[in-house]
Amino acid sequence: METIVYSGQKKLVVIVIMPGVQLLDAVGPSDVFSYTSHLVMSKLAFDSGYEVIMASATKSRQITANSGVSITCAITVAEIRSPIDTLIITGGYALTTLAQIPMHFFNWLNNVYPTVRRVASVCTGAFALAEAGILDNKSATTHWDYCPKLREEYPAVKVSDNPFFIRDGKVYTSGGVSSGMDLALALVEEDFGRDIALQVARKLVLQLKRPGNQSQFSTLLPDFQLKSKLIRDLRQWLLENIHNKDINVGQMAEKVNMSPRNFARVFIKDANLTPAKFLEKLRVEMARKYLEDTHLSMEQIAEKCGLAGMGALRRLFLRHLEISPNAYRSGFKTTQEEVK
DNA sequence: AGTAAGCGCCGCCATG
DNA sequence: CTCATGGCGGCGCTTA
Repeated sequence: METIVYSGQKKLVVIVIMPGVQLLDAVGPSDVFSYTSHLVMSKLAFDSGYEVIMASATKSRQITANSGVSITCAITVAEIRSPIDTLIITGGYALTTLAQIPMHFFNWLNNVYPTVRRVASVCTGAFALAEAGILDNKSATTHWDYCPKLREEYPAVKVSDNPFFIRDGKVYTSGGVSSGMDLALALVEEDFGRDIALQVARKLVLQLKRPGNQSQFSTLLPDFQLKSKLIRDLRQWLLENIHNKDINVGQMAEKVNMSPRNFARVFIKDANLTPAKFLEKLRVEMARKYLEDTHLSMEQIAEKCGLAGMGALRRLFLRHLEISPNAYRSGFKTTQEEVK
């Protein structure tokens, strides 16, 4: 077995592929890191950026994906010799029972964990982290359907229903499939800053048209589009209180100790968007996540997103995405869900 | 369908 | 003089 050649300056990103992987979990983040690398190599230094490899969690490099496609990884995890910078654990709907994953993988994960700079899970990849004990006493999330299961089986994990992603120390966990890319973009932002992350998002967004063909990826409102820390904090606060339908611009202004008038001006300058419009977009994005990742009813989703009811949700969707919430959701059914 | 109420936004002007 | 801030009033959009 040969070991991989690793140039040294580049950060090694290892994407761990599980049996039954949802391919998008792996390919999405992979493309984000690869394209970032391509970008910074030409902009910054030839040897900057990432080295991205996919590694199988099993003894064999051959993995059968959830969709039945067979893929061959560059390496198995046990064969990795170079220090890992970023470790990404992918998921898949088949991963909810860990039966297909060999025990030696969890041992490996445990051993390597202290040496990596950061570790992230996509979707049900969180189960692998939990099994290895890495999530004990940490906040985490996973694909929405499996949050209750994670909560039940690993009581030491502080499970959240946040459909985006959560960071706790050097451990990141993300929700549904599309959140994996959001997470990857956030990691890129940590390393290379807002501008690079934004460029990568723009580039990849073009390739990811979504139903409604109006708006594309859910990257209209990540941190890296906001320049001032003040407004980034405000965004965080809004996300945490998105279920509250009584939030108004006055309260937002109060939150950052500004007069409403001045707040609006400052906000627009930063976000290129008025405060109320921004909040509205946040609500739409949140609703999209819930539609994509959960089976909650329209009423429940409206509730979680701080909307007056399913009528409001529907109007908002038609206005923003030119598609009804129901139609939007049916465009996201996976093969798994259709079987149910 | 038409109206009334509420809210957000912005231009304008004043202040520091 | 400018630049940042803030108050006021009217206009327009959304909702009930």
